[in-house]
Amino acid sequence: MADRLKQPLTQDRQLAKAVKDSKAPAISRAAAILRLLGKSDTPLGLQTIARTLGLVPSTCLYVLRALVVEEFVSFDADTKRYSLEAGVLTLARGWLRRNEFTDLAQPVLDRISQAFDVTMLGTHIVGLDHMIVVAVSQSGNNFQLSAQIGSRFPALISATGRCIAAFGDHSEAELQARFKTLRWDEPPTFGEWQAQVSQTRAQGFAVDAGNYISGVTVVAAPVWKSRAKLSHAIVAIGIGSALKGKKLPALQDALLSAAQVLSNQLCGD
Amino acid sequence: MADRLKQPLTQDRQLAKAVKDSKAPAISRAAAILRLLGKSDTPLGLQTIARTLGLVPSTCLYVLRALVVEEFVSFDADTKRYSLEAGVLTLARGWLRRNEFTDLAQPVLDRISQAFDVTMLGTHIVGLDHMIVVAVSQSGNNFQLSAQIGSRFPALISATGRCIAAFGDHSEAELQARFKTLRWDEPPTFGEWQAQVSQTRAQGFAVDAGNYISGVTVVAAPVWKSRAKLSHAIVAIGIGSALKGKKLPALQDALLSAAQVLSNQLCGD
DNA sequence: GAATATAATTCTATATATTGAATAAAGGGC
DNA sequence: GCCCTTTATTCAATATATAGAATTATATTC
Repeated sequence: MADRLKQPLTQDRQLAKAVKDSKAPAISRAAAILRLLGKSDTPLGLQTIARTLGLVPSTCLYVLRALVVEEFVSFDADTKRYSLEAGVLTLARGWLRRNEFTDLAQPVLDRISQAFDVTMLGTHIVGLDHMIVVAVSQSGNNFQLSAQIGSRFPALISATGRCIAAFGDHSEAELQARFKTLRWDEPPTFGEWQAQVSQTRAQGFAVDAGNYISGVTVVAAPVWKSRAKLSHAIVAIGIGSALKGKKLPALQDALLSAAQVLSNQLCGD
Repeated sequence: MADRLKQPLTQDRQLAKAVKDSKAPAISRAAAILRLLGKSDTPLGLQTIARTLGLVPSTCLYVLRALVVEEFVSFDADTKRYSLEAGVLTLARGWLRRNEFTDLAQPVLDRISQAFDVTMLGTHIVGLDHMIVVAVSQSGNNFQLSAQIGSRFPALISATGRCIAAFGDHSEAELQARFKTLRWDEPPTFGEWQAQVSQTRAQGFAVDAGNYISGVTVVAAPVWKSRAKLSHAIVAIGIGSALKGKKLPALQDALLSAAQVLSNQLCGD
């Protein structure tokens, strides 16, 4: 119960801040509403939305109506409930259409996922806050995967997080502050994690051996779009027990060289 | 040149109207900006965006900054240019995650596309304005397809348009007004089109034999989520010359029965 | 089926988002 | 390198989006 309250309240405070500082607060409210509707498993009523996000109902109503007009939200006149509308797909298409990384990474991900029977992800790193899955490849049934494009994770979690810490030059204080907020199945101490980050910096790729999800091994290698800032990573996810022996080193090699090839292609032009 | 001016101006006027009527005009502006960035092949500067959409530069700047904070737009500090950010994918994921139609339609589309060697689409019908492609299946290389999810078309175009006209009970005056704005490779007259719409109503599916795109045959069948309002369609697209003889009738049958099965499944619960 | 509770919507005063001009910064030409 | 053009950003007055109360509609309970 305490947990369920915690989430909305943190949300509230962040939203309140964004609304206050912004010269276009309606947009922060709209974004919060869209994200809430995106997370929800069912359509939501005005009151529920307003309460969850700490918005004034009437204001919330005006924002929702504007979003309905723009076809980002659908409104069921019978039940008076709101949900996401297909218009959001059009935006996603616009993004995918001219994203070099997804175009270049997809065949690479496909190849590695088939060769090693692992799930492969391409992630886009957005600041120190989040990474977003922008490409997926799974051996076998690939239906479920495409639905995972768009997933958001905290920046410092799992193997990709160690890459971000290793190659993203952020202050130790900031890293530690954010590290504390992470949720792992088997949390490493900050010291252990720092050692792993150092190793990542030395070897050029990161491994998460069951910390994030018990029994699941994650390998990640960084991809640069410009020398200045780490922007992407490619990630392999496999059952830990299936990556014993020489398989894991081979996968690491494949990932590292693929990441280097991608970096060169992206930096080139 | 006249053509290039025409588009922005119509855009302007619609946007101006939306802004004026709305109690949250910032959201209309934000939506227009996002759509513009989605269409653009390159990142855009503030001035370009403001001019194209008829916005005041300072207002436009504030909206853009809010969108950057929300991770829907990325800002390159060096070039001062804006483009879509991966955050829009997260919204799309939210939509896809709990959309019954895509879940149910995908295997059906896959089956028919393979059986007849055609491209199959699932479309979502948004009022009389647009339809949006929400599921795609192509025989063979299916990489290119996923990028087309999110494509928007005018509601009355091609075979799906005839379905919307046939089963959507809209006034003839409105249909004619919208019909005039359509662009076809080989435009039918309004009379011819009306006859085809009648036939569509009679036989339960629509055919576009090269009108929309020369040499390409499109077949569409309507799918209902509720008895009240036509909400979706499944669409087959193939080379006209490859659909000669008995193949086209067989495809029509397959599409019609698949659409009926889907309608029953969606209405059920 | 009436009564109550809850949700959605309208309305109006006021805090504030928007405007348009003024300023600063960045390119482009020679 | 300097001037000139274009673009981005700040600033202060005012038109207006927002908050909160009042009203209407919709569910829920007995």
